[in-house]
Amino acid sequence: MAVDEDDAIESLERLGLTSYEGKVFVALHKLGTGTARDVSRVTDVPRSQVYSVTESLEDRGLVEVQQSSPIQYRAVSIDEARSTLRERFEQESDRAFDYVETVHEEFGPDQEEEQEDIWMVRGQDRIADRAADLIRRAENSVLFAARSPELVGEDIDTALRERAEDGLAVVVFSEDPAVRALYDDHDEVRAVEPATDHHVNDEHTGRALLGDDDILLLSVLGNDEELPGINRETAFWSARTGFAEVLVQLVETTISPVDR
Amino acid sequence: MAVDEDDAIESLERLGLTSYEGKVFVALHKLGTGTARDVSRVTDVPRSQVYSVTESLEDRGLVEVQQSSPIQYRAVSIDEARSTLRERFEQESDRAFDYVETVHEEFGPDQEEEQEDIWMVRGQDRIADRAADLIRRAENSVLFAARSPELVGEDIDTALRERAEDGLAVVVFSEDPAVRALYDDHDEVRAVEPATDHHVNDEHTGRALLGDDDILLLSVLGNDEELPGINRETAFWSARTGFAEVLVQLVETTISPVDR
DNA sequence: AGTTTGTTAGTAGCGCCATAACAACACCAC
DNA sequence: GTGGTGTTGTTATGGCGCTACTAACAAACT
Repeated sequence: MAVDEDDAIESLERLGLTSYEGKVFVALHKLGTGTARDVSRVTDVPRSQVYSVTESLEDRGLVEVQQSSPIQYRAVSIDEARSTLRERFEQESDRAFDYVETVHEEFGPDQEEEQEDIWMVRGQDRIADRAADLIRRAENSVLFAARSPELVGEDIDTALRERAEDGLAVVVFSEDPAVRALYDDHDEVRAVEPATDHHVNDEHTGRALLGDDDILLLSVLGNDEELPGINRETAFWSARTGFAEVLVQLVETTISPVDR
Repeated sequence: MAVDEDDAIESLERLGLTSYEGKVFVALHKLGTGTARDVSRVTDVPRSQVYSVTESLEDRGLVEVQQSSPIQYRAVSIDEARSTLRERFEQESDRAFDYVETVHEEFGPDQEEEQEDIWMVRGQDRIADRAADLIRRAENSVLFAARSPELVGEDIDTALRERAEDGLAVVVFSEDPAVRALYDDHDEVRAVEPATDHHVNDEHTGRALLGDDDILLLSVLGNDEELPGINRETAFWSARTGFAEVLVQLVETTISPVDR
């Protein structure tokens, strides 16, 4: 079984339920229908607690209560539970982010639009997010290099194709033919093999992104010191800064000395 | 302003952040960029706590950290934050519900497919969910009555149209012309005005749903005792039970004595 | 009588909020 | 330089609230 019960309950907890709520919800799905006693037999939730727990599950729309004696409980269908939770999630997201949008950078008018900053991003997913964001912020050209196809990913891929169709010069750079093959189908995205005598940088470079003349992101795959098994990717990026301009030029001339 | 800051932060808390995390996240959006001190000046979060809070926000992918002295923080864009949270949510949902699906009713094979049960549902949204679900479970006919258009709602509306197009006999019943008007555009859904000498039941009936000969849902709008301002809707339903059969017949003969 | 049900009280533990203290460092006047 | 002043990043320590868990009890049912 891919997911075991404890994992499932932990996930339910991360979705905002308490441990008891998760256990009772799962138990009611096992049972289909049951009384407080039934539930407490199948779980390690004390019977006396079942009443209040189901009550709060009812408030969340995950359980229905039958006012009989003894009280009968049933869990709503999985689809219904899921969509109820999703709806709640989106609702809370709206409330939170709508407000955040209104206050976006209401302080700090003293600092200019972009100051000299270099930012670190850790983790493969975060880095992909950031890269896709930067690709969309480019106005003229994008050059993206990746060691392997896993380091392209869906988000980045879509962003690259979008920009190419917007008329930007989009180039994908890789020694790995599998990466280049991703864009065999696309006319606007040029997939290029680097000159053999110039390795893209060190051997631990993961991905590199250049945009316009002043957008840059670069990641490395470090064998994490504490977790030797796991390859943790770390990146830094900078945009519209002096740093970025310099670094972009540096990388450009290294990577394709004749190209520009 | 539709949403004020406290509301937004409460929403963030319901999305799984702590109070401090919510405050810091919002503050960083106000600031654009800032140090621990900057953040603590704009919020009531102690400076010494900002370090650990931002760290956990970084783990969630909501904040980026610049390793300089002093350390600089910035919040990721709203879209990015939102999609990161959404992804996490869907991931947890998958883990949780995938498991629940595997254990669905693994006990209780003794009880038959449907036993004699009547279920209570409280709250307008839940009732709409349940009604839509029941509409989709009908195989021959659906009759839905609502006091006002708000009590139809999107979910139910879609379900009704779906079933009508599946070839079921779908009838919408209401004294309110606005409700009937909803289906002026639809040939398969018949919108009918009840005979004037038969009120749909008491004056506090909210919606009624009949499906086949043995599916029934009925809601009332009770002026809640503790919250006089608010109209709390409560429903009960039953499906494929003797109760349902009897009640359906009862309602049918009351509502449209000549129709069948 | 004996069991089950629904309700309430109460304790223990943990995570989060909040405050304080401290070494390391930067800045500045002299 | 030297010493003073302030800031930064880190760590320790209570308090408080929520959750987990136990216990007890009146009412209803067998």
